[in-house]
Amino acid sequence: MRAEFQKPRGTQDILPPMSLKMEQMRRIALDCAQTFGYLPVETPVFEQTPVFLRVGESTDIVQHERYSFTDAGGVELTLRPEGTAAIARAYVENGMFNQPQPVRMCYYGPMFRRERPQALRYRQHTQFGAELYGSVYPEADAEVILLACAVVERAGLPDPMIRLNSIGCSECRPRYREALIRYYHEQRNHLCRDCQTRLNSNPLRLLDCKIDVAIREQAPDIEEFWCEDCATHYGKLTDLLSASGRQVRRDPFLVRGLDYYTRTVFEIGHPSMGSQAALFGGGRYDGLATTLDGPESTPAVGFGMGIERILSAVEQNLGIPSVTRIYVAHLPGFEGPSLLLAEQLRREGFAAESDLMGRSLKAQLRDAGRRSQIVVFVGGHEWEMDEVNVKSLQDGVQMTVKRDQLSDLLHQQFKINS
RNA sequence: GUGGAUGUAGCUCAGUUGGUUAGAGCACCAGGUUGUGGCCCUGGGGGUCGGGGGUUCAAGUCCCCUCAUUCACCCCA
Repeated sequence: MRAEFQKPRGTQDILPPMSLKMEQMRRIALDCAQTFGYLPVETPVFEQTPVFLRVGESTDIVQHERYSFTDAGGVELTLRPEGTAAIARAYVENGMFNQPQPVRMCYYGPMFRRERPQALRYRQHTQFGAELYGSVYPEADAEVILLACAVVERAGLPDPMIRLNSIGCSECRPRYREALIRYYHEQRNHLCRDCQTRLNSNPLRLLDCKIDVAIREQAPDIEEFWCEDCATHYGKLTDLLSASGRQVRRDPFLVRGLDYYTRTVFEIGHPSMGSQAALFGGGRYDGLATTLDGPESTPAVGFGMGIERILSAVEQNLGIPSVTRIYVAHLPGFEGPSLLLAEQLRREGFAAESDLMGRSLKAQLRDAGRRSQIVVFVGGHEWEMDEVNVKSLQDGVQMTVKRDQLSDLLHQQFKINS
């Protein structure tokens, strides 16, 4: 293992069969989204840096974890750390607020954050997400969350668990924030070092701390501070989700790391992963598009889901579509005809390949055994009579057919769908 | 950014108190006679022991640095 060139830290080469599972996961997510009417949108993998700065000044992922560079023209650019800001920018820039609302979109692609790598935490990771623009109603939140659950289920994790909270709106959150600061201020001598700084920088995150759990138990609950609209919104949302048969639980300590959220925040987890483990999450961000010079009121809800993470939870039971592969083996001197027969089969829609390594027939069979299910033999006296032998590697059954009946035989005898 | 662990063939790992040409299993390749796999047998290729420096007559084995991986924080997907 003396690779002179190695991949950048925190990145990964995704090889088969993992690459196939990734591909399958992508299909599941995108298909599922489309059944909900969420159509794929692709944005650049990099944006002008201010797009991200504007959206999350106090979040770590834009503060310390940016992959930024200045291009030859002096423009400040940043590799996207998440999808929501870019979609918001695209929504505004393309005047999508003039389309019939709501606008349902989804995205899938690589995201970049310069953090310390760890299992299931990479500097480049893949994220799938959905965004719903234009609706302020709790039904919108519900739809997005149901989509999130549907994707998880379709991927093979039954009964996802929804953890839900509302962090209020511009009217009620400041009041809560004050109360929270007041409470924690009294306790400040008992707080861990991180929490002492959080007290000033991002008080809501105090609730997230895993050390000072005892202190937060006594902390004021935002529920008591919700304004009427927020309370109604949250109430309707929980009712809808419960009525849909989903497992929902309020988590008063759930606040999420990005600071553009308003009202609804949620995380999807799974009972099998322990109560803490969240697979991914999302929420509502009614002010986001406006921040990027969008119209005054542009409500939005969405979620982002890390593909590598969800895949690790689902990998074993994720089936990948199987194809019956045909191996065209050749007798000595028939390499050419063998390649051409494979090509003919492919044109007829089969998955076929031939030997490119100059192997002996015996070696070809061995090779076929690990990559194919069917072998077609090219050469010998059969070939002179326009015939080929076809052998199933599963049961060893072999038969001879006229070449022009090969594809019929493959279809009928061997039940291969091309 | 902080703290801990690890790094020997493609993979999983052995390598005694530092001592001659660094091993195994799996995988890969070729044979076991003349046109057919999966088992078995035989043989083969493949490692500057992550990289660099140091100690020593001598280092895969000790020390330092570095890179990478991994775990726990931070944060998050």
